[in-house]
Amino acid sequence: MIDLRLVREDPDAVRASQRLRGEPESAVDDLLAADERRRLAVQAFEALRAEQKVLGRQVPAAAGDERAALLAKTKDLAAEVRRTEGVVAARDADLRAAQLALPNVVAAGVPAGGEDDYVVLREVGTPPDIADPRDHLELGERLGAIDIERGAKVSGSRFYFLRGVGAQLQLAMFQLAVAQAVERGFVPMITPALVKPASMEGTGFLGAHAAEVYRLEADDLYLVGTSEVPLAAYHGDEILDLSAPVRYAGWSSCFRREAGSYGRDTRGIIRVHQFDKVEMFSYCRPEDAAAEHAALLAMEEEMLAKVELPYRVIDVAAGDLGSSAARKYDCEAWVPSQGRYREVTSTSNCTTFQARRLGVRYRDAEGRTQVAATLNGTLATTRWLVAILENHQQPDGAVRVPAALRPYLGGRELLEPVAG
RNA sequence: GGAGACUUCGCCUAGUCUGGUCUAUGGCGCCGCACUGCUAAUGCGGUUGGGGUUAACCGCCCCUCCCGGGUUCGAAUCCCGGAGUCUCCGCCA
Repeated sequence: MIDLRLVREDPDAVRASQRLRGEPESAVDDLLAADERRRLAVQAFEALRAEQKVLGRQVPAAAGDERAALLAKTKDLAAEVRRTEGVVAARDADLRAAQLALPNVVAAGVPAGGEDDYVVLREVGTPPDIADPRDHLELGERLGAIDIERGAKVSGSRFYFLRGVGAQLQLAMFQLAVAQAVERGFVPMITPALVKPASMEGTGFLGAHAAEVYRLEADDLYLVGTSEVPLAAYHGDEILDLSAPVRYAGWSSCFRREAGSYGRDTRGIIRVHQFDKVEMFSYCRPEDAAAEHAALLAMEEEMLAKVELPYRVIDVAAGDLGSSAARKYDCEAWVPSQGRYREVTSTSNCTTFQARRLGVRYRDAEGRTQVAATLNGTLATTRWLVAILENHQQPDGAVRVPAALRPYLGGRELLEPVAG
């Protein structure tokens, strides 16, 4: 939810942001108009209400004709108060709708344009030179690590079983991620995967992402697509001490309907309905948000270095940001079987946009309450297994274990194909 | 699944039966000031959050007693619905 004050005071900045995103500038003017209409309604209501209270207080003291006249007057006034109150409620709803229609203002420096207009900030590491690379599914099946067929049998397409060393490899990677997070002062969290509509709504996932979300009709609950949802809602309607950023690392399963992605990434576990993820989430003061964003990106790059993956970092273009983000950096790991980079992490600076709707605040130096900033970033997900298996594959189909993961795999240096 | 109790401005709490100076009591904590050689103690004052008005402040006004409706000139208080917490019973892992 955008800051109304900013829209009032600097509408041109918001219009410029809309242009960068390729979205209509008229949304800004709609919001300004709705704001004006609401304030007029509020003033009308409050004037009547104040009068009603003054007269109401005179009733107990009055008697006889005076009292009767007073009651007649206040009765009329009560009806009028009720009517204007209804107008305020309607104007409030209009204002909120107009406010929700506006995405976050993009940060300075974000590239204009859409999905393909990202800017590559850097490439790190060198893609391995592998002749005829096997893809992750073939490798995973040979290792007895991934079972797609039975995933489909049991649950349908885009489901899978991680088994044997596959399950162990994921656990190893997540433990490495959690260990790194704890070392840096993140509080590890295992979060609910089911949340109430208010939590889903508050984090903005029922807007453009609504079709992506699983809903449990009978219980009016949603399956989260990322632990960003419970971690953001965690401090909803609270006033935090943000003298230093408050940091969490949430481990949860994530569920996505993948509606509209038919035919894309149908092979293997690149795009699935359920996966696991360790997600970083920070609450901080708005003035600290850019630095925090850089810190989250550094955390991601450190993890990628530990699992020894070649990757590049892209600055995502305005049109591809998502409504809450002011800026987003993705890390994309090299996938040998595809000969290209694929997204494995994503870190967003949501500034105050998400926290405003969730009611997450802090006290500034003057003791006033201010809206906090929130940021999130990926520290490890199931999809990383794709890049790990493929980049570390050996000619015989074995897979070398990156050194950092070995302690979590009983010291194993090599995962070898199993018979059958 | 069933029954009951509860939810008040950071925490605890009075007020709810019997609607109106509740413009919400008191304690704790916190902040400021005074006193004191320091600490402590004591005294005085302040301390929910949101919104409107304002260039901003001061001030004034509105809303806020879990949430949403209703009754009434007037609701923390009465009525209806909902959420949450706790206790007990049942069922199940």
